Amino acid sequence: MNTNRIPDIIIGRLPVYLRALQQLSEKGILTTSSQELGEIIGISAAQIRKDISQFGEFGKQGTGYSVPFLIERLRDILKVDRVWEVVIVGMGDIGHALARYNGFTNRGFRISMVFDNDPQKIGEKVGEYEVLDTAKLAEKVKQNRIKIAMLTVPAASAQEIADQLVRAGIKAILNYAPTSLNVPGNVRVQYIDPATHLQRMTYYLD
Amino acid sequence: MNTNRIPDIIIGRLPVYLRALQQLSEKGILTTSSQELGEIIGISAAQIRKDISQFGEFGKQGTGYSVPFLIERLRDILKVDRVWEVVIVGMGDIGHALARYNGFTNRGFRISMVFDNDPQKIGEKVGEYEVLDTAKLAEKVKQNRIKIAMLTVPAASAQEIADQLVRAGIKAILNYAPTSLNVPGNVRVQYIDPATHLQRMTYYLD
DNA sequence: TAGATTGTTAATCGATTAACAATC
DNA sequence: TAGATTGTTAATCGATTAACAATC
Repeated sequence: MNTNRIPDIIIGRLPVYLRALQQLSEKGILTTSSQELGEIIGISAAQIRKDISQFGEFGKQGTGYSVPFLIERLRDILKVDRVWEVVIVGMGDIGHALARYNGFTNRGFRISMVFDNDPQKIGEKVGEYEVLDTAKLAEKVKQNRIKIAMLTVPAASAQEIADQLVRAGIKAILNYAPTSLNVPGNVRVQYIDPATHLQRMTYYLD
Repeated sequence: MNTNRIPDIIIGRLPVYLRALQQLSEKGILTTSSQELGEIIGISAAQIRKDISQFGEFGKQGTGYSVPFLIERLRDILKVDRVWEVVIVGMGDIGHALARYNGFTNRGFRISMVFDNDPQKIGEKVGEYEVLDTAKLAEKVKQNRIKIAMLTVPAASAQEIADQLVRAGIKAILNYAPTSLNVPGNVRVQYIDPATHLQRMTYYLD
């Protein structure tokens, strides 16, 4: 086992491994191998073994990995063996879709509160949530010690809201606004921008 | 200028450069430098210069890059100097949000058709689109020579629909279903799964 | 001109792959 | 046991950074 600092690129693959393992588990499969996992995910078996071995010896020669055990280990490593409260800021179509999305269950997250600054929307119900005023964002985030936010506001206000979130103690932002955010080094950001993702593929088309 | 095969990791950064440049352009800024761009995006100036120089000498010593010119070059390189027709398969909340999203305009994409297999939804209007029957998916995609699809169906049916799309000639899939897809080597896939993106950040939280 | 910034080289750093002994 | 598959090493491959001559 290697106990050094783990490269972020490896951390980035672990959730994909976990997702594949949970799908195997749902099918009742109890054992898998780096080769099988690699075929499902589309990466090499050697890489999977190398990645996993950064954290311990979780497999058995000859038989491979126990699916439930490896799930347990990955959930622990990724700290999703608990439930993180998440806020959504921006109740447009995307925020709306996220608030009603049931894909967070069993993956370590729960939507805690949702915000918008549109007086028309404040007080309305979206899924099981009442839309709160963005003016109360910082207060509520601090009060509830929330660490994770999904940002679904227009690009023009994304940085300003991000600043507020950071000041309120948020440490991880999933940014759906099509703009880069400037945050301190101890805050993580992940970007989801469909147009950017699509533009990454058109290069390869004729 | 280097005319060798360009690494995918560089291609992946170009849309981010393009987005930042377009934001500068909207502010009326006509010139920028690798340093300024790097500060906006959060990567090193050296990397930006190196990436851009793969495609030609687009800057000027002493003054930097012309914003409109670099935008033009990147749009050309990424093949988003045209408009790609895109289909959406799956008219749940996410498909719905994408169908009404106006962020594709000026970025090289236009939603062409939207599909669902739910008889309740077929024929309904979502934004400006009438929901078509997924049974007609292959036919319509072939007929219109569409190359790009956004997949917003449940994980359980994603692979099956992806197979249909590939057989119908789709070459790029933006997959919102929380599952890995198996596609031939000449088909590109990008993954958007909020839970996976969030799990990539929790590792770093306390 | 003087200052600024590119494009590029070489050095460094990091990631992936292939191979195989260990062992279940 | 024989077959399968891990964990790990060493080699290869690729990406990033630092530095600077060229030049606008």
